[in-house]
Amino acid sequence: MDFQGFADTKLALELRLSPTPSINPTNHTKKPNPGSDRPHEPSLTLALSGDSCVGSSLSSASVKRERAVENTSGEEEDEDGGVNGKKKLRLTKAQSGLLEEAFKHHTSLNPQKQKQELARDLKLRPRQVEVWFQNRRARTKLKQTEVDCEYLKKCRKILADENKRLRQEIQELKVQKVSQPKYMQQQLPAATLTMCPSCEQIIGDTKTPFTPKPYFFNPFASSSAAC
DNA sequence: GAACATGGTGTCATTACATCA
DNA sequence: AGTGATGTAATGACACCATGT
Repeated sequence: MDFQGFADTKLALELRLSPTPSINPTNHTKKPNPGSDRPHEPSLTLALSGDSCVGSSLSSASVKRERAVENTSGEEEDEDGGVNGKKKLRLTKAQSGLLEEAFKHHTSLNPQKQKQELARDLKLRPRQVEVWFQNRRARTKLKQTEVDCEYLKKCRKILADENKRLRQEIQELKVQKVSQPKYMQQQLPAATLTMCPSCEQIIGDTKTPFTPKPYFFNPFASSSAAC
């Protein structure tokens, strides 16, 4: 697995996981989530009418209007069910394929024109195309979240292993130190030797003791370049 | 230029239906 | 045939932005 591409991803995920109050399942009111509405999420990350549809949108008022119009004039949509029933049409393979293709090129239908054209080509209502894109974006995001989750799990494991290894190393060094002859211990006071954690060089100057820089272990860095 | 209304588009949570094991 | 799980189309609420008045 290539972890290189996760740099942005990880950051974004961390931001998401930050303790912002996210979901209130009981309260349907929207939480203040500034910026979440805009497409700022890194692709890491891992949103969807005829004459009546011209100018359609998800704005409550306009959507209601749109639906009202559809209900009064949209009988032709019900090739498989009741007029106002919740009959859900299943998109054909061809329709889905075409939508997928469009989605590859742009995940949003920026101008109305695109939506209208797609709807015409697919013999769907623009609203349906719009909804499809919304759901598709949601699916993409969900998938990406799963990927991020896996990545973080791997990170966690690697860090745990590294932590274990370092603890072991410390233990060994302690044992070594105890087993050293007394005269050697006196000759080389431990305080005078410091190892740079980045370059692993011994610094033996007692007057200017090595002050370690904050050191963060990067499990995926090929080599540490801190020094 | 500020305030407001309106329209368009997005996300999010949820519902409801279709399909499959 | 009945059923639970899963996938997904559709809905509703709300936020933000652009534009017109």
